[in-house]
Amino acid sequence: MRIAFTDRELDVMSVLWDLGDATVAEVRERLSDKLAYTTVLTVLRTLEQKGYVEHTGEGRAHRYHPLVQREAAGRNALRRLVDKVFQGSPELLMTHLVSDKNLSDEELRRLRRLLETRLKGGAK
Amino acid sequence: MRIAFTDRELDVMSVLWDLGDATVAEVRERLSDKLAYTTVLTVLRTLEQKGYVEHTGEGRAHRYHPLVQREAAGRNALRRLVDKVFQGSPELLMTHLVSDKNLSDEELRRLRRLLETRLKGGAK
DNA sequence: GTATAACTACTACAACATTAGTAGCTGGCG
DNA sequence: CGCCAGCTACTAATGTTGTAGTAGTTATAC
Repeated sequence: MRIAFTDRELDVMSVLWDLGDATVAEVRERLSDKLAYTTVLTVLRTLEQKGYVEHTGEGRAHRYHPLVQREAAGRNALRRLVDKVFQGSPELLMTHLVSDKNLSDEELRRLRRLLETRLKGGAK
Repeated sequence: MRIAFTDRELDVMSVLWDLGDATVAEVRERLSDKLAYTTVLTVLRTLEQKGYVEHTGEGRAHRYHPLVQREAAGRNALRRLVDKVFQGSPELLMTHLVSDKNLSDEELRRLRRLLETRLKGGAK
């Protein structure tokens, strides 16, 4: 299944992922751009139409639940990125990530630890 | 500057990055979807309009040159991905990447070496 | 019970993306 | 010289995204 969000859809999904689930008002309030109530609703409806979220009734309102997990979306986006931009080489991507000035030594050390675990702990 | 390609634009840029530069026909021939000649031309023209490529004359044809480097595009896309999907944590992204079954031990080791270099060699 | 604030349904519309057709130019082959 | 293949310019139809207004419903506060 192809998972692909537009920019705005991603903003909304991100809130949903953070909160677990949310009403229109809750999503709206957490978006950095101040959008009209109806705009947020519309985005949620298109997301629902595409099968990325579903809603349950909650009193008069609807509560939206993500159907696609952050992890799945991430994996997907990452794959596309690696394919198209990094010539199919995850390594190349990682190189960029690692050479990013914004990464602290502390973070780098944690990453190394991560790699160690993966290398020792047998692939899964 | 905001660098963002649509799906199709990225397909085309990817060819341009691979070849260094290319004519419409060359791009067309290398795309996995078989598109009309004029379609490819149109995409290249919009890319030009957005300032991502430029063209020089070559006989009767145009030769298109990327103005945005693969690296810049990658950095940009990566940043967006990290922000929106991986909650601003490059580490989280890396975790996913590292736990990807497709990475061989050999690749993992190379990554570790990369990290070492970065940790030792002082940040830059 | 009725007013009201919050909420959904429906509609709209401009901008952009995607694909491609048609017309018209041009350089080289015969 | 004249034709043709290949190329660009212009045009266009169709779909998607992004934003929001209006109308109508309903829970609840009084």
